[in-house]
Amino acid sequence: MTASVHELLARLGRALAAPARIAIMDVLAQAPRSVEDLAAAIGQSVANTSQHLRILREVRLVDGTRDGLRITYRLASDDVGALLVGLRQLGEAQMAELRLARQAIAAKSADVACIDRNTLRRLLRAGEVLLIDVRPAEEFAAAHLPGAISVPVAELDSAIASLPKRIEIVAYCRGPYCMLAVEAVRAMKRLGRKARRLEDGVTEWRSAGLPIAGGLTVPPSSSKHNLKRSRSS
Amino acid sequence: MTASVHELLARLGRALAAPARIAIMDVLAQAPRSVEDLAAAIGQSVANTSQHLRILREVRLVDGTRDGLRITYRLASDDVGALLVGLRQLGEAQMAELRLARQAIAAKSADVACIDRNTLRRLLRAGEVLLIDVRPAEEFAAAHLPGAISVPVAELDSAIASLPKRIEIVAYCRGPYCMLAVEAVRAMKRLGRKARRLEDGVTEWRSAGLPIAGGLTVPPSSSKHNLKRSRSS
DNA sequence: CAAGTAATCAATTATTTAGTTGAATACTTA
DNA sequence: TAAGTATTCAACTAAATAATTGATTACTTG
Repeated sequence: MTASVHELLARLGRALAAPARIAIMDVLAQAPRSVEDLAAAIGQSVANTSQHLRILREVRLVDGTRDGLRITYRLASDDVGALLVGLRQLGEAQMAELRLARQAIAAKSADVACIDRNTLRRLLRAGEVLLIDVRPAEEFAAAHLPGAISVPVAELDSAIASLPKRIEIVAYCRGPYCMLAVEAVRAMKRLGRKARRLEDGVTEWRSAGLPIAGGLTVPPSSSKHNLKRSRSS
Repeated sequence: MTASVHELLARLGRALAAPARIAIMDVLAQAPRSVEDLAAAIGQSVANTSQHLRILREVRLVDGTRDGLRITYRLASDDVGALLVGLRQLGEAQMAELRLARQAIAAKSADVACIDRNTLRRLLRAGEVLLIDVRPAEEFAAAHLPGAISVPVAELDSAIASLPKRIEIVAYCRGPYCMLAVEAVRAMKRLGRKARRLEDGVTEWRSAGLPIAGGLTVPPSSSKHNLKRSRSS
């Protein structure tokens, strides 16, 4: 009776059961990618990455649309990003090992001041800070916090001169496990700027229900571009 | 670097990857249980159920405390119930098969009117309905909606006479996949009562942030009753 | 239509996992 | 302390899974 429901939910769970697939979704949470890009990002072969993507597609956590020569994969909906955030939060609440991993990261960036979502929103409204997105430009293009400007860490040194000098800068990156914003803040402080980092990334921001800018939303399933007709297993 | 984080999250995912474990958590979401009870509930051997519980305990989705002769298992926190609700919602949003399963259930109870959380809250405040919990008494004892009285379906026929006649009755059970409330409403309508069912159960209610009654909360980890000292894998 | 490229599939191996059965633990209570 | 019971562990089998390699498909573009 409800056995089939448990079976289906377990299939969803199984899709979350491999580190490689979590890594893939983590990358896709920032921006859509081709198989080749994903394979490089997670350090696996293209064939293997393709297999993992098949599993993620089967439970519709991930969606792919052909786009010129390549197929572009993305998370199937914002709810998937929210699930990942929720899973990570639950893990941090329950699993001691994950809490340790988090603390280890926190310790490594103890010298960098950190602010939360609500504080940032207040400061932004008051015009008291400048918000910069230090992820690669393509991830900024896919989605970013409203009011942010794109200053990839790689270009920070050359771009910093053109940023206003008086105002404090807040940098953000992919999320609490990403060190890009920490690096950026350190670099800016070295250059005599006042800077802090946001503790969250775009995914956490979105899953908290706050608005997001950018990212021309591709129609969820423009059937003529679909990968292939559905297959009855 | 973050590889270990993905590894840990995947371990959480793996815990969700077996139908038997989803079933166990579904049962525990209603009330704490012994291994024997769980084994009977999910139709598996005690030894096998014990293995699944070990896996769930390792990632701290489930917690066990000794209680007289038996060990009583429960979900490790309310967040775990919320994760299950979230997983089911995501599944219904994304997986066509799960949506079909849901619709099949909806079709089977099409004759029974259904109300949502907010409507119920309004009607309760206005004193216009009587809310009954038709799950077994032990599940009511573990946790129930505020203002509900316990009328297990098994005892509905004998108990109905003592319920006020004029007022409409709202029945609820374990959740959207449970048929107890549907049965109860049918029985009541047969007896000439005005009755509807709530579409949610206690878990959905709680994960929506609404208050819950009952259920003497056992201290999360009263160390002297802990199962055993933690084992370093 | 032919050539070229991105992605998938097929076949394989080593590893992991669910479930069974029977024995061993850990605790309670007399 | 001894007996009894709930739970776990150990050993095993059958099935499922991740990753590799090499071949194939599906599409674009000249």
